[in-house]
Amino acid sequence: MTDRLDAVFAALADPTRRAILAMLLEDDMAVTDVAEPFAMSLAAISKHLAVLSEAGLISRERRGRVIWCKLEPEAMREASVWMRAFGQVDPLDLDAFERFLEQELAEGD
Amino acid sequence: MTDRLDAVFAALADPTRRAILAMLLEDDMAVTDVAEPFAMSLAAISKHLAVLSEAGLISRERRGRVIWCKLEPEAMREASVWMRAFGQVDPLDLDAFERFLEQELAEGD
DNA sequence: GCAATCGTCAACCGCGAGGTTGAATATGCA
DNA sequence: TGCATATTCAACCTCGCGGTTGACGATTGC
Repeated sequence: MTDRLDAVFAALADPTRRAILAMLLEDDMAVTDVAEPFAMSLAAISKHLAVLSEAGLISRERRGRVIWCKLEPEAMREASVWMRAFGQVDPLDLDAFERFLEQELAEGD
Repeated sequence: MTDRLDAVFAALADPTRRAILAMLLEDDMAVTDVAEPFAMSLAAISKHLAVLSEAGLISRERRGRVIWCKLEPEAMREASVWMRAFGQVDPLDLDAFERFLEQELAEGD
């Protein structure tokens, strides 16, 4: 259980990986398309996707030549519950959050 | 903003640091007392506390010879809000969470 | 003033994370 | 069959993390 929290928090600690998750929030994507906005090699993105996958945050499914990446938001639940024990989370402000996500995307490289 | 998320998630990725936070959830503690249950040097704990402090998750205040560590739960808010965008967080199950925390404490070394 | 206590600093070590490049693998298409 | 496309693998490099130990600085109490 501790291991799983380790993996999830460690995966979320990298801004590239958070940006990838935000992209996948909108739609499933092929690896090549995930990599496109980033200023790094495809192999590097492939490794990031492996980290996310091992943390359970995404799944990958091959369809023909293409591997489709899909968000698995359930994996965040345990970590989110853990954090909420600290109790001071204000009610969700959706507008603030959307600005947030956009900035994540913009800064994602 | 990205930097702050980096720092918070990275700080939370270490089980020793999560155990420290859980201890501080109950009460403020001196550095020496924080270190006591762990099988590592005081210097190592001191570094962990510095990481938590730089992430804003705790504050440290010197009173005499003793430095008191205090949880700053507000720092988790940004990260928690980020996670909640992924939407699948079930309603908080407090019993499950308490079992969770106890296990964190038990496994903390 | 001096010794003891509390905590950090500095130097070091080993290891894994995050990146690169180039070759290998899997699949689709002509 | 053979070439192009999609993705991973393998080897390598660098850097920072998490730990150690020993010296140092701050504070208290005798």
